[in-house]
Amino acid sequence: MKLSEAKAQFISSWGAFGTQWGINRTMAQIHALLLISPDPITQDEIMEQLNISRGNVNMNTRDLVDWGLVDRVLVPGERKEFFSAEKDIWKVATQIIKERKKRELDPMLKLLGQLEKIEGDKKDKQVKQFTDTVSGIRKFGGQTDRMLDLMIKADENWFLGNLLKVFK
Amino acid sequence: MKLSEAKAQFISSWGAFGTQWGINRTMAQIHALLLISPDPITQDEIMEQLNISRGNVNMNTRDLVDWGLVDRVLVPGERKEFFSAEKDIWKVATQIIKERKKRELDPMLKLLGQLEKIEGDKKDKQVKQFTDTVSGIRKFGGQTDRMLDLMIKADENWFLGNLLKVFK
DNA sequence: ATTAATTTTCAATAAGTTTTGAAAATTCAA
DNA sequence: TTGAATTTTCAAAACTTATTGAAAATTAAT
Repeated sequence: MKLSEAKAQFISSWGAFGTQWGINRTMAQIHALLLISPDPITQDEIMEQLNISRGNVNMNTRDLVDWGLVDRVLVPGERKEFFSAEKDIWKVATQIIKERKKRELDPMLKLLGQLEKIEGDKKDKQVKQFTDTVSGIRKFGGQTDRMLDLMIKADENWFLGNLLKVFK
Repeated sequence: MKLSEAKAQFISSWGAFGTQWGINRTMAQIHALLLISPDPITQDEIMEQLNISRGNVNMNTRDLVDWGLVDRVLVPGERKEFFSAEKDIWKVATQIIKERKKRELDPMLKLLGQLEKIEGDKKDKQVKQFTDTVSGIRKFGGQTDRMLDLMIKADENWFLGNLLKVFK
């Protein structure tokens, strides 16, 4: 397989993969393109490579920067802005975990905490099942939350090394 | 807060949460409804509670059954079909991990393996960055894959107990 | 200060996804 | 069998989300 073909394949699959995880296709594709670009690239290069409009590139690079996955880079002597992605996959993963945790898991746990304090007869089947379910999810979520915090703090080899040792 | 209000809140939030993870809103809502229903319920009850059409309920319950999260239950003496969700959150989580792994991670790893065998000069910057990125993702994915396999096999308390001990 | 290059915004539009509902298929009791 | 109850299907409609592109805003060189 040639590089150009492999690149196209990678970008397209990464985009499809992203949509399955609630990430918009173009954002994932731009990220993929930046991950395989040895040097920082401009809006125009992204537009050209992915055949998308300037506005689209602009919005999605902004989101990638907000997610902490991409940096704006100033190249001396160049007027245009350049973009560059963090290439260390462990860092990419922890950054994504960090953001999703903050944006989604933490608010969900807050809500579940409120839903647990429901008024009503605990012998009522309906009330019992509701509180059992909600507290079950909240406890599980809390454990996951703590686990992810540790993961975020941990160094790659240290974490995986230790984790895999436990299970061997 | 009253039960009815809390229920509505839970179902609606669970649906919103689902969409952020690439799961369709209604499927997540039906799942939420079943999670808090002490007894199995019918298509008609789901239609009524969530205000959605018969076709919609039918398609989404089918998907939930395919995901292994919901069972069709036969109630003796009843003509209609009933649905019931697995209530143990650990089992729900491992089932989701199992399915997503099978549907998404495994195929992605297969693809990345192919993309690594690219032809071209390894001293070429472009080629080098491409193979480095792809192999980095593949290795990380492989570790994740193994970790999830262990998680799927592990018993709830055993796994979390051990995992948390390692990090304390 | 002027202006050309570049980036950002956002209303309109396009594309994609979900939902409906009625017709077709299936199931099962009589 | 027959037919009533129930489930399934799927084309059309509704809804949601993503993309475009041109105008406005910003930036920086002269």
